[in-house]
Amino acid sequence: MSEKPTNFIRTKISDQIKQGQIDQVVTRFPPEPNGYLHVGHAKSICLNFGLAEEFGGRCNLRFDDTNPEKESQEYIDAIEEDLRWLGFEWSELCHTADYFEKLFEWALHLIRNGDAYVDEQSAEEMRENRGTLKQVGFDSPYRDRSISENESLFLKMREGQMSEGAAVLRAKISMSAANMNLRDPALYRIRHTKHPRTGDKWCIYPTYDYAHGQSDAIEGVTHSLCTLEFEDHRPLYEWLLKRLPLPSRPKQTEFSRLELEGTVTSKRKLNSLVQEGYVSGWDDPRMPTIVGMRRRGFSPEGIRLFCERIGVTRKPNTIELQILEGSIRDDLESRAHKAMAVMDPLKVVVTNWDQGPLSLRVPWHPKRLELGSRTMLFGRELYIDRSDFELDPPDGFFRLVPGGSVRLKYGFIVDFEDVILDDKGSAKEVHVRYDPETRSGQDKSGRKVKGTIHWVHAESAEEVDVRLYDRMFTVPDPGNYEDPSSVINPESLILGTAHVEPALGHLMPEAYLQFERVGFFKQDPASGQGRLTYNRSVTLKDAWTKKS
RNA sequence: UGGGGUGUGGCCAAGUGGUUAAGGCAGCGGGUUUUGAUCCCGCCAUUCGUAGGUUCGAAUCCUACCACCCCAGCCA
Repeated sequence: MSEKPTNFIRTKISDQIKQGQIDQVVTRFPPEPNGYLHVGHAKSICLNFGLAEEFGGRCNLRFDDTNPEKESQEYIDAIEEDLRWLGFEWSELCHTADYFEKLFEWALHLIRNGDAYVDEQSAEEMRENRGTLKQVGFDSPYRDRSISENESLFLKMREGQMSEGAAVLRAKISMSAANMNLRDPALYRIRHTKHPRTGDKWCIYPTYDYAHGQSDAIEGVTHSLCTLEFEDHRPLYEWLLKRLPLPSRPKQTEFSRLELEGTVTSKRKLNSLVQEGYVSGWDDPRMPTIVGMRRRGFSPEGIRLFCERIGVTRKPNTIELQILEGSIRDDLESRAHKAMAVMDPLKVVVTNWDQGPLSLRVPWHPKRLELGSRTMLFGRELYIDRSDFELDPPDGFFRLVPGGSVRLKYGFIVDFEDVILDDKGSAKEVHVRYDPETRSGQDKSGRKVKGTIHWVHAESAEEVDVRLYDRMFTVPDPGNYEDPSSVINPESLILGTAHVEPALGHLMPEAYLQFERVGFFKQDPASGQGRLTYNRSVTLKDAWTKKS
């Protein structure tokens, strides 16, 4: 419908193209494979891939695998899977590790030009000598070693002749720079650790700061997009680019990261929720991970719509959860098959129904007939939702009430006849009479009723498990809590059952569903062969309960 | 006077000197509706962090101030 919202990066690129400054756009999505992708990554993914696509360029997937201690193949596989599921295809699949040889040569280049040195201070000494935000640091005693000494020491580092922590290669910039990143940042550290991709080949690994810009240059990245916390690293990024014989000159541009109300996106905190068993795993439907949202029943298109709606700026922002939920609803509204499910059954006996069950042909989506149709049975005993009957209705309630009538959607109008109460005085069974003139699609009665409710045929309905998900935390800013598990919403998952129409079994297990008047649902992929489980993705908007 | 950023309605966000400050989400009012959903229509910032200044004219330029965010890993 509406055209895509613009943002400062898009505007800048189209200006650059107009002025002939660039002829191709190359971006990259550079996750570190040390955790699962989450909604914050989705923003970056949509930006990077979206820009490349819009301007006819390329976007690589690059695993920023410079730290073997935290990375693993499990995450690499999961990230690729998530990206494909979101609907993106990378131009090239890259690994920073594939550039290790080149990066090493360039480190030698820096050394030979007097731009880097091997420091043998301990980590603690380095920290002490770095100074503070307001005080300059002190030069390392090793700072002025000769080039040849640096070179042979660095070679020793690579050859495994030095132990972890014994030395580090540092850029020789300035220990009195106001920007802390310029106080002789570490370029290489020693790690006698096996790397998921290069195995035992290396025992020195480049830092992010050293590897990133050079990797961008190797890939011909034109626009290196990252979040605002890297802004202070840009001078270092450029310092390196300027001193090395690189094939291209990428430009870093920062944007603000996604802050989502009621959501934690710190990998560390998400990991601890998983490790401590507060959720069932990275794919728990309450998790803001891609796998979690996927299992919850969010669609890739819905997530992308969300990313489009939130925009891209450099401002601090906190996105309301409704924007995510609204995006998911808006996408699912037309995508989902619509079916009947009764969450809390109340038996209804149609006392004047003397025949066997009647088959009704019902479309899966009233506005999208191409989705086909299914059969629903109407008969003497039905279930409706308990919340759709009130003995003592509040004003404005227009479902079933004593003395009243409602339409059973796609079936008939029924008129209240009697109610049987249990010993606590609540309804146990409602008796109604159906009006044969009011069959859906061939109603000649001219009758109008205020309410239409959903229902299922009691005998043929299938009982399934449902998981009703709600926001995971009780506070809007769980990320500000050191231990977010202390503010988990005890009602973030409510287990229940439902009676669903048997035709659901004819749909693909991965079909998006709407249980009419209840919410959007999706079959849980771990549903057993016995009872099926449906996860509630998101509720429907509900003007009625909001009012009352 | 460490350095770097950011401030436009409840939440996002266009706008970069020239009529009444786009749009989305939320909200409110109304219409349609066999989902109290969807859909449709309407309303919703005399004002752009604050205070001054420049100008015929400022959210856009200048000055000062205020608030908030990021930075002291051999993490990314």
